[in-house]
Amino acid sequence: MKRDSRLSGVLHVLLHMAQQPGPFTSETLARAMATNPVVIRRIMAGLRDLGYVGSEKGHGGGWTLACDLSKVTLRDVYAALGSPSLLAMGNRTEAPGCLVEQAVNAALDQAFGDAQALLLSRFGEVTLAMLGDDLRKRVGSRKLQGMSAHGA
Amino acid sequence: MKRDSRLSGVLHVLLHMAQQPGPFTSETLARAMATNPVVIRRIMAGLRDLGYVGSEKGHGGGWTLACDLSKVTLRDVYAALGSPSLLAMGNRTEAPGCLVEQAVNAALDQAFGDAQALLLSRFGEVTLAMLGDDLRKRVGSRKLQGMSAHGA
DNA sequence: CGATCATGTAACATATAAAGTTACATGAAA
DNA sequence: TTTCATGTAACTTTATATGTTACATGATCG
Repeated sequence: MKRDSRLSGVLHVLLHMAQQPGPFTSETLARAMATNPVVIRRIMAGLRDLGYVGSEKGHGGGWTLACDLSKVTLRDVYAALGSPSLLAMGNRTEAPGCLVEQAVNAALDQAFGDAQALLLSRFGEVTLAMLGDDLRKRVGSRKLQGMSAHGA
Repeated sequence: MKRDSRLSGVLHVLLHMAQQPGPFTSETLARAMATNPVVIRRIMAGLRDLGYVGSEKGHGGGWTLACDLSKVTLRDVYAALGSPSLLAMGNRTEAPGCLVEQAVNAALDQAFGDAQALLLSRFGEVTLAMLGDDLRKRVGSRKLQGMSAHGA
């Protein structure tokens, strides 16, 4: 399978939105991410359903942030995407009759479970506000070099 | 992307081989795993190159174990497969000019890196011999119920 | 030596899932 | 009522694992 970059993408969108007042059209956000407006709507749908963002149709419509950035973690955003698979590997057969495969599965599941739990835990420790703070630092140090946030 | 089950598959093969003296043809191993002989050869190629198994052509040929099972870990086997991606998720762009994406990548890379490191560490703690021991326990308890290792 | 067996490998086919695209319906504002 | 923007279905493209066919290579058996 292709590598899933939806979390990366939706975080990019949210952080862009946090930099200035909205609303933002899917068209605008898509241009900023070099992708298609429909892709934006797709990855934002879950966040809208959970109330993290709002969307309005028609003139002056678009997407707006609708949550406290210091309260929403990467784990919340991940869940809003539908909690897609975290690991690229898995067992050949989930409930095998073969004891050999059961032994292999048991060992792998232990390791897989630990890694998934750690990843989710790390996601839970990072809020969108923290990402924003980090971004501000990066902008600050780049300004010292006379470059803009999107500068080459 | 489809879930990668090569590690699961190759461990299954190795553990089957450890249960009785070889050699085993790709044909035989493929039947035990409900797959194709070429798939067996493919996932075993890396292990052969590293000397964990041997292969012989012609009459009486096939695959044989060629390592100390108590010395080879799941991590070694994983490496022999070519160290395929562990995580199903990744960043949209690896080296972005956009500072927003850099901030997102930094946060995600931290979490991804931790999870990968933990997974590799867990793999490194489990030897093939340990899998064999676990299998023997499973066979033992199933025998108490009057069933065979491949029983329904 | 020649037939058979088994691996080695390239080439092609299939399956799955993300990402991108097109088309059109829905609804809000000018 | 025209225009704008989202909502969504359907289709295409791309990437990757898996499965399959075909054939070359080399070893053993007769």
